[in-house]
Amino acid sequence: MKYSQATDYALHAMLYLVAEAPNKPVSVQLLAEKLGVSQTYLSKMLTKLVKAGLIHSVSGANGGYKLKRNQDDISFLDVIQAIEGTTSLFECSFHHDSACLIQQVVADAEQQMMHTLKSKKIADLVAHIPKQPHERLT
Amino acid sequence: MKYSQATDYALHAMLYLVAEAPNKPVSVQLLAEKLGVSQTYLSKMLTKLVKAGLIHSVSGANGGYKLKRNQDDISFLDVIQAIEGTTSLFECSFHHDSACLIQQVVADAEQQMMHTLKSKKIADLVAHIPKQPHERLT
DNA sequence: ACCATTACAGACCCATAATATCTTCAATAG
DNA sequence: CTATTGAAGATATTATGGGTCTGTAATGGT
Repeated sequence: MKYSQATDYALHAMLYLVAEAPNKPVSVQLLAEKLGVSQTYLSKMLTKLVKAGLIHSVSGANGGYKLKRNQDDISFLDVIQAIEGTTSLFECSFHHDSACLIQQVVADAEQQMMHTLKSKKIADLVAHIPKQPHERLT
Repeated sequence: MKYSQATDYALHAMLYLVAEAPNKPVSVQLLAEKLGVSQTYLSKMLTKLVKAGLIHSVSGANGGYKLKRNQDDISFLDVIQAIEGTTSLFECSFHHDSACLIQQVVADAEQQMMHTLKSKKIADLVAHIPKQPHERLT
């Protein structure tokens, strides 16, 4: 049970966008190059981030991806849920007459993790990064 | 990203063992019947629980599975890790020169969930269950 | 008006893991 | 000795993840 690698890509791509925060959009090609992954696959993740409303896409020449205005409010949870979905970690498959106690316990624990991931913003990491070489961001 | 159904089976099986806590071992057949799942598949989960040291098996006629002496100290985390393994939820696949900041954040959040799951014992649920019909335990 | 660039959508492929069954073997109570 | 029961391994089936390829639509530059 692990988060998919796609989430890894998405988080790092978002960190790049937040850290570099250029006005002009960043193309998939450039992002894929910086991260060292394939363009086509990364583009799927970015499309998911667009649909989740975290970033904004510009088609056509000189197009690419930009952050939305909420900039500093994008949390880890936002990105993770955009890729992994929002279904809960554990779902009881048995037929109970009342709610499953086991599920309640696990769901409660998951809630705590989600709370942490929600309070932690991508932008929080930027401060810790020396503003020079791009390689450190990948 | 979800816990496997196998974890669901294992947790419910453990709850049954803890709640009914009989001195004589419980056979896979009975457990599978109570849970409404196949014997053969459930038996694999039970074997994992044995290897994790949570329960004890008795071969031969009138055999089955018993709890180990630690009875009340079996946590949700114990069971989940016995089935899912102990690899961490998130592992950065990129090449950083120093530790990945993203990974640190997610790992920290995961730790909080694990802490909750570790403090919560299977036996904690038993008190809430009326001591009569077995069906409520499934 | 045309063309190069770019995001987007869908079909498709492959490897791995999850779910589940069957068969065989080993242990053991009676 | 025999019926019962857990352990282990082989196999089959499906789902999911990871990834490519192709075509389409949008758009800026010339």
